[in-house]
Amino acid sequence: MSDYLSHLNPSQLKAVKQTKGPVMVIAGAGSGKTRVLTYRIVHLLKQGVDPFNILSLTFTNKAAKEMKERIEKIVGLEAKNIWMGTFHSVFAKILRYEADKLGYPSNFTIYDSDDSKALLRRIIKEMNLDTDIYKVNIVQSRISSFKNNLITVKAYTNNAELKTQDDAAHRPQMGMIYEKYVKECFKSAAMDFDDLLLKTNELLFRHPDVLHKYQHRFHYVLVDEYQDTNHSQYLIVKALASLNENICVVGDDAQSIYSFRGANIRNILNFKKDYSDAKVIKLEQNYRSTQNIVNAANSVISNNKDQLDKKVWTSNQLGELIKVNRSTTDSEEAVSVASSIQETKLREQALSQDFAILYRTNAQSRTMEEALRKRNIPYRIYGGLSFYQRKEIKDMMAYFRMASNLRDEEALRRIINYPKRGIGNSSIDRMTLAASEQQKTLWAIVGDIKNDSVGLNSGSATKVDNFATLIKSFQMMVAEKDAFEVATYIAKQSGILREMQVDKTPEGISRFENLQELLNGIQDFVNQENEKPEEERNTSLSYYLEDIALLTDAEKADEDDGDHVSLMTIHQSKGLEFPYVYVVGLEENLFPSQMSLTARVDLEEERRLFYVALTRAEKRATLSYALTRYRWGNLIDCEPSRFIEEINEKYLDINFINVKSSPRNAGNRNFGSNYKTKVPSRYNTSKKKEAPKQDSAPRFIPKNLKKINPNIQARNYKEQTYSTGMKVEHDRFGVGVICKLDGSGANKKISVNFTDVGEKTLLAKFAKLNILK
DNA sequence: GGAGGCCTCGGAAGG
DNA sequence: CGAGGCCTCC
Repeated sequence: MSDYLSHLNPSQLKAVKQTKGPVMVIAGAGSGKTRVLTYRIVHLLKQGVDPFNILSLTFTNKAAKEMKERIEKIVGLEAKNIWMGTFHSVFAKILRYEADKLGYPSNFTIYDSDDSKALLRRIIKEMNLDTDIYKVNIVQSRISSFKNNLITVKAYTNNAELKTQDDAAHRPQMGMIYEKYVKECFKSAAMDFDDLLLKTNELLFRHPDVLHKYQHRFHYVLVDEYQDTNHSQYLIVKALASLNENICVVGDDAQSIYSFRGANIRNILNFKKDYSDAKVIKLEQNYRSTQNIVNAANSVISNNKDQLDKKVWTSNQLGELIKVNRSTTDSEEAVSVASSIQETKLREQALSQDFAILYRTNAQSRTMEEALRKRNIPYRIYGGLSFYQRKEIKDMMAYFRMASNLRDEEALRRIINYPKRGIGNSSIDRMTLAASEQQKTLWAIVGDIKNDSVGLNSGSATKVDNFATLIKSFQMMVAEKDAFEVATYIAKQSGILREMQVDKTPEGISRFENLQELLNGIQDFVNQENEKPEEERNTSLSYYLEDIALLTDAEKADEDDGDHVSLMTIHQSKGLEFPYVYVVGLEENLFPSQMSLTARVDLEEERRLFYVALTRAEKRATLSYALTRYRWGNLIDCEPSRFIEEINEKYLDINFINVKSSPRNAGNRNFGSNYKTKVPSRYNTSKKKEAPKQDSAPRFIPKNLKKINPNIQARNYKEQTYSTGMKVEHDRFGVGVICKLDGSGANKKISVNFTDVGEKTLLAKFAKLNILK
C-alpha cells in the first residue's frame, strides 16, 4: 500500500509530509483527523524512521487502539513497536521502569478515583473535620488540580494565594489534607492518576540523565486531542520534544470540552508562542455533515471569543434544515423523538444504529428510554458503571492487588472483612492506631498480629491472623504460578466465589457472571502472553494488573450487540458520527448548564459542547426543548436555550410553531410566548455577539458553494410566495411545476405536477418546496 | 457485626 | 426522585 498519500486532500497531505519541526494541526470536526495522524506515522515509517523512536499520545485507550490497528493494517507488525498509548499508560510504563529514582517499587499500585476518594474520606474523618465543608468530591478535585498544575505539598505551603483561596472557602485544612493524602499514597506504594503525570514531571526535571535518555529515544512526538491536555501533560510533552522539536499536535480548540477535569485550552491557543517556528496546518474541509449542519455549527461557535481562526466548510450537499421541536413536557419531548425515529426509519429505510440521542446530563436518559421501549425501538444507553467499577470486580481486584503489593492499604481495607470473617471496625480501628503509633503500614500490623502489639482479644487476633495467612499464601503463589491459576485460587479460597454462588437473585447471578468474565479475561491474558517469545513473556498476576490498571472500560465495544439507537451524553459522543442526531433538553439552566452561567469561559465551553453535539450529525440534526421538566422530583418551567437563538435562523426549520401573523423583524425572532428573545445582559459577555447575524454563515463558506443554486440556500421556514408555472423541488417527490393554487393562509394548497410521480396537492405550510426558477 | 431507616445532595468523565 | 453514605438499633 504505497499510494496511501493519494487518499489525502492538500491540507491533509501537508500535515502528513511536514514531519520535521513543530507542527500544529487544527482539525475541524469531521475533517479526517485520525486519517492524518495515522498516515503521518505511516509516512514516518516509510521514510525509515524506527518505530521505537516514535511517541504517539492519546487520551483514551480506544483512540490508541484504533490508531494502532489502522497503522498495522498498512505497515504490518512493525507498528507494534511504536510507543503508542494514553498519556497515563505510556508514562506508567516509564515510571515503573524508573521507579527506584522516585523511591517507589516498580510494582506500585495505581489508585483509581474511588480509591483516592476512600482514602480522603478516611483522612477527613481522622482529622475530625466538618464533612459538610470538607466534601470529598471538592477536596479530591482541588488536590487533583494542584497536581495537574505541578503544585506539590511544598509548593502549596509556599503559595499564599492558594492558601488564601482555601481559607476564604472555609477550608483552612486543605494543605494538611493534601499532605496526609500524599504521604498515605506513598506509604501504600500507590500513585493516583494525576501522580502518573506529576511524578513523570518530577522524574524528568530532577533527573537530567533520564530526561536526556527519553529525549533521545523519542525523535518524533505526536499528541492527539491537544486541546484536552492539562498543564502537567503540556510540560511533559514540551520537555520530551525540546531536543528534536519534531512535535506534532493535533486538535480542535472548538471541541475543547474538558476544562472541568483540568484541560487547558491555552495549550493549543498558545502553541505558536511556544514554538515560534511552528507550522500551523488547518484541516477545514468537513467530510461528515451537510452544508446546513456545518454552517449552523459555524454560526453558533462564532459567538465565542477564545478561538483560533478557521473556516470549516463542506462540499457535501446542502441537506435539510436543522429541525427545532418544542414540547410541553420532558416526556412529550421523548415521545416526539421516538416517533420521529420510527417515522424516519420507515420513510428513509434507516437502521436504528443510524440514530443518536444526545443529552447534557445522564438523568435525561430515562424518559428517552421509556419512550423508545414503548415503541419497541432497540436502544443502548452508553455510560454508567463500567465493568471495572462494579463492586464484585473491584473486590476481586483488591485481592489481586494485595497479592501483588502488600502495602496497598485501600485494597487491604476493602477486603479485610469481605467476605465477612468477623473482623469489625473496632479491630480495624485499633490496628490503624497501632500502625500510626508504631509508624508502620497497616499490613505490617495485620501480618504480624500474633506479636500482639495491638491488644486485640485472642478471638479477633486469630481471625486477623487467619486473614494474614490467607493473603500470604496468595502472595507466595504469585511468584510461582500464572495469573489465571492464582486468580481462580484466590476466587475460591477468599470465599468470594462461594458468596456469589449462594446468591440466586438476578443481581447475584449477574455478579457471578461478571466474575466469570473477569476470570475469562485473565485466561485470555495468559494465553496471549504464552504466544509471545519466551524472553518477552510474562504471565504473572502482577503483570496482568499493570496491564489492566489503566483500562477503565471493558472492551465491550466489539461485543456487537446489534442494531440500536445510541443514547449518550454529548461528552461521550465526541469523535462519533451518526446520520440522524437528536439533541434534547435545549433549555436554559440545563444546556447551557446553570453552573456555566457566571463566567464567560464556562459559557464558552458549553457552547463548544453544543458545537460538538451539532457536528455529530451527518444528514439531519434535530434540536428539542420542553416547556416543563421534572428535575429531582419537581416539575419546573423551562425556557429554550440561548444556543437555539444563536444559530443563524436561515438554517433552522421551526415550522411547528404557531407563527403569528405579525412580520418578524430580523434578529428578533419569536419562538412563541415562552421564548425569551433577550438574554440577560450579564450573560451576554461575548463581544462578537453584537455582529450582524446574517454575516456569520456566508463568511465561512468557500468558493465551492457557488455551485449551489442560491435559491436553495435561501430556503427557510418563512412563508414563500408561490405562483403557477414555478419550477419547484420537493424532498421526496423531486422536481415539478406548480399547476394550481388553492385557498389561503393556513389552508393554502399547492398542486404540483412532478416529473417522476405526477400531480400532487400539498399544504403550503408543510410543503417546504424549493423554488428553482 | 449487620440490617434497615434517615438524610443529603445532585455536572460532564478520560486514565 | 433515587443513590449512596451514615447512623442507630438490635
